[in-house]
Amino acid sequence: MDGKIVNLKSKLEIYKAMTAGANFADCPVRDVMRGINGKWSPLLVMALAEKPYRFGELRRLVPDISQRMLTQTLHELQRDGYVHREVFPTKPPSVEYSLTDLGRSMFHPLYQLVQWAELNHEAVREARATFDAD
Amino acid sequence: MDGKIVNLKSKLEIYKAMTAGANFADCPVRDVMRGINGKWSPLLVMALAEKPYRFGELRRLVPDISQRMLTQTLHELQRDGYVHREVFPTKPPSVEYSLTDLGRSMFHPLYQLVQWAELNHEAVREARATFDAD
DNA sequence: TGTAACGGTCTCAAAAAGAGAGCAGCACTA
DNA sequence: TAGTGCTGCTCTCTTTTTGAGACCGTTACA
Repeated sequence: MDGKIVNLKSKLEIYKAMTAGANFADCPVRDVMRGINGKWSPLLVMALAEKPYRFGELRRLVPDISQRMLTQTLHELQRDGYVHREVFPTKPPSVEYSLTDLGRSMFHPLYQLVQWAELNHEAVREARATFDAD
Repeated sequence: MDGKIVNLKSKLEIYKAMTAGANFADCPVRDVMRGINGKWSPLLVMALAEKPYRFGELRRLVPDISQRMLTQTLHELQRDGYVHREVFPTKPPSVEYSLTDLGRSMFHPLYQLVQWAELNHEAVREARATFDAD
């Protein structure tokens, strides 16, 4: 493995942290990763990293999310402390979602991963084509 | 947002890339993220980043994965080009899984995210406790 | 002869996600 | 003043995904 970037000892520690325990409650890393790892969570965090959005705006922005999953995912992100939800007493009331400091801090490594995906999607595409050809 | 680390222009580009198109086929970034984002994929990539493992070893290492999901996740990781599967003609045949170059390159940003989770799991725990208290 | 390990597949039940109707409150229009 | 639309949801129903666990053929070893 690449020792220049990743030190083996700490890597082993993380790896052990992820595999320790028989259930999620026993493994903090997997517990946190689970909240980040959802189908819609990264997308919404990426969107909110740009600027705060209202419920309806997010819905129009991500046309293929169901209202149910948008509500639910935002609720989970709020619970985990990544997203702040603010209700404005307009008529009808509008609700704005924004990233918290914790959310912005999590955005940085997430962004690295998304950037990797952007740079390497062609390689993944090719790998799939080669694999499916057999 | 933090302009020191993330340039707004490229961030907007990524964000647009993630929200473009009505389905996955139209959005390469989400398409790739989907393969990385599975419930078990990050865990298996972390494990294989340490060293190659055989099927049974992975099963013992991650006791709460079902055999079905282990087979399926490894198959998907192999299809996307992150994992190499090698069969040795022993009796009975043994199968070794290892990370490819693409897999190792993806491991780096993934590791950043896992590291973030390790450093911040206490903050997430607290956020949840506060949220649930209301 | 019987049992165990290897790396799976198959079936069935449970959980999660998607589609879409319904809802209460207010503003605006006809 | 009746109708329509916008807000941010929740509820129900159907489809997809995941989980639990039995089964499988081959081979080694007791």
